[in-house]
Amino acid sequence: MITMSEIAKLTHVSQPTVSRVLNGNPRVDPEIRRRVLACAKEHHYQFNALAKSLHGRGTMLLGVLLTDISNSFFAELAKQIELAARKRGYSIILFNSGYDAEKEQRYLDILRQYRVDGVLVVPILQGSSYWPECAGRLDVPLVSVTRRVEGLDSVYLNHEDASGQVAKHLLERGCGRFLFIGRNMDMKYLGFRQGLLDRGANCRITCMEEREDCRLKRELQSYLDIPGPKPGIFANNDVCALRVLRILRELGISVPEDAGVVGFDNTYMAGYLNPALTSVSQPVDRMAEEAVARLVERIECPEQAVALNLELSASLVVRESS
Amino acid sequence: MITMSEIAKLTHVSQPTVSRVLNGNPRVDPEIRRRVLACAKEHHYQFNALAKSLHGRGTMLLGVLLTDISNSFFAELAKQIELAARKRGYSIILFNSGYDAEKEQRYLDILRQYRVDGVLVVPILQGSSYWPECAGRLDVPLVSVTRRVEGLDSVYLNHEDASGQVAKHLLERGCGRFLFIGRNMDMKYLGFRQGLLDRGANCRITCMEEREDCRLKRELQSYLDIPGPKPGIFANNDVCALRVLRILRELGISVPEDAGVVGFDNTYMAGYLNPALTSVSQPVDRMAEEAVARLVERIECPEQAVALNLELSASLVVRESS
DNA sequence: CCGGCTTGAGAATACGTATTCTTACAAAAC
DNA sequence: GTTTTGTAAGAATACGTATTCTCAAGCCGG
Repeated sequence: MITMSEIAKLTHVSQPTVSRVLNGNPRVDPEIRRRVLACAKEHHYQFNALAKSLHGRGTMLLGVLLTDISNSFFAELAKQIELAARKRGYSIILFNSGYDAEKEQRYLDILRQYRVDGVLVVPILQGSSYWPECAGRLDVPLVSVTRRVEGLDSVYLNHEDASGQVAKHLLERGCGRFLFIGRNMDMKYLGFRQGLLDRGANCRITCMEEREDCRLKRELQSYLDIPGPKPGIFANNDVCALRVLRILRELGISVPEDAGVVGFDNTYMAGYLNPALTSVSQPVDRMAEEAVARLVERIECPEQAVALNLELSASLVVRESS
Repeated sequence: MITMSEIAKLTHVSQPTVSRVLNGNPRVDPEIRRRVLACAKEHHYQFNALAKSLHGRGTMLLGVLLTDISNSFFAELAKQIELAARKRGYSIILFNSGYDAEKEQRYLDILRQYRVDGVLVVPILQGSSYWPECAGRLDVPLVSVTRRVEGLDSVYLNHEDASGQVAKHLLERGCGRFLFIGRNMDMKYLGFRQGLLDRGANCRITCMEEREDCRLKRELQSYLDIPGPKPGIFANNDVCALRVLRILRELGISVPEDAGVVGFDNTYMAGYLNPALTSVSQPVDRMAEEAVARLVERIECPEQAVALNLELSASLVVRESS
């Protein structure tokens, strides 16, 4: 690949002059400019971003550290982040932690090695001092997206509020006992629970971990075998809800007559399912846009000290499953 | 961020000595090694990958240029590519062309600017000389994944064969007229068509472009309004099939009784849909692995000249929709 | 006791670019 | 006609690292 020095030799000028031409510096002889540009074009010159950034102007690279891109929600998030970054001239280096804390660490180190100008992360570890420490070591701005992290810029959804809406909705649809599928320390669970209690619902609230299909089916079956009012099932994401719908069908439970089901993320498939899935819609494009905007702002004006939180609100998209 | 020279100053040695210590060169005094390592650790030293690669050893970056990561199939592909690359010590820079040829061009230029060691692409443009030219300009190995490109290393699926299997299957299930949804120049369509003709099926074969929902619905309706034998519908990907299933349901057509539906890619949701979707399964992990393996091989031994094609075969996963 | 070999470590250099410094020359001002 | 100002473009340097070259000291065999 041709370099400035080589162009300089070919056109009988000095390398700095070539640099000036290619960077649009006006103080250069038109004839020389013409020669240099022609030569550069002929040899398909592309500036070396590495050498450029070595000089100190930044790499125009953003690190993006996701948990699992094969989840449609994160895939969409990645896509929107890439768009938002590109709009501002940044490219992204992408990693999947796969919910593995050790990988997350390693990948952060790699991002540091490539001197990315900033990092967007969907964090997994929760120890309160962990992330601020990471940010300190990183030496570049770090923004958390999707989750709120104390001491870090964060762009996230108000999960409690969203889950409260789900609670309200399922109560209105006549459900009398409630099942959350996901982690019991998840904000979605806490919000759901609180939403039910706030409305004085005198009801049973259960939390069930997301398992592989057959085990989930067994557990769901024993839950439903116990006689009781109509259950309202809240799955912590659409993929989980999809599986639940399938299992309920195999168990002969009709939705929404015998049970209400609500998902989370409102991925594109939700509206096409049978029955179409009621789901909490996250403003994923806005989230990506705001997170990138915040990150780039930090990169370009590093002085402001205080961490900012941007809490977005979700809307429940009601469909056939509830 | 601390540099080798700074460590050198702090430990009263020269910068090359620090370089030797950090690169594990054995010919260095144990006491100095100890001091240097301690200092590096204390200041969280991370080598500057940019400076390193400027010296000529390559960036250990692979460019990945996809069409649309929000499609589950490509998301999974991206994930597997990332895994395979990481296994070999490479990181990836990711771009979405969004099926836009101009963007594809621009992104290839950016990858060149970052001096990636190689590029994996899901190509969109088809002009026969286009890609070989690109590869020439790129100056680094270029491997096409998912599609076969003349004159380029390619890892792809035998679409004709896969689509032939679909044809056979739908014929066996009693379908008497056939509808392909996608581009009529797509290998899937050609293979489907050929598969039907090969079996002497004396039948109507239609091709319909993938449109937005309401338009697709109108076109499907007028297709189905014409009396005839049971239709076999082959959608060019699972997302499309998902939409078709929904539309058929709205039109009151039951699947698989009144129509057979087959998708492509066998994304994770296929098995959970109602009815569960029959789909062509691509060996996506193998495809990613082989493509990365081929690319890395090219990077590390650039001498071999001839382009290699690896054709993988698909398997039809039969479920409820056909 | 001297010449050759080994070894540890600093000096010099290269990678590709951008910037600052410097020089040479021309045009303008006196 | 001399000084000043302005300008075009080359020289030098810096960024962080790896490598090659160089040098000094220590060791061995003779």
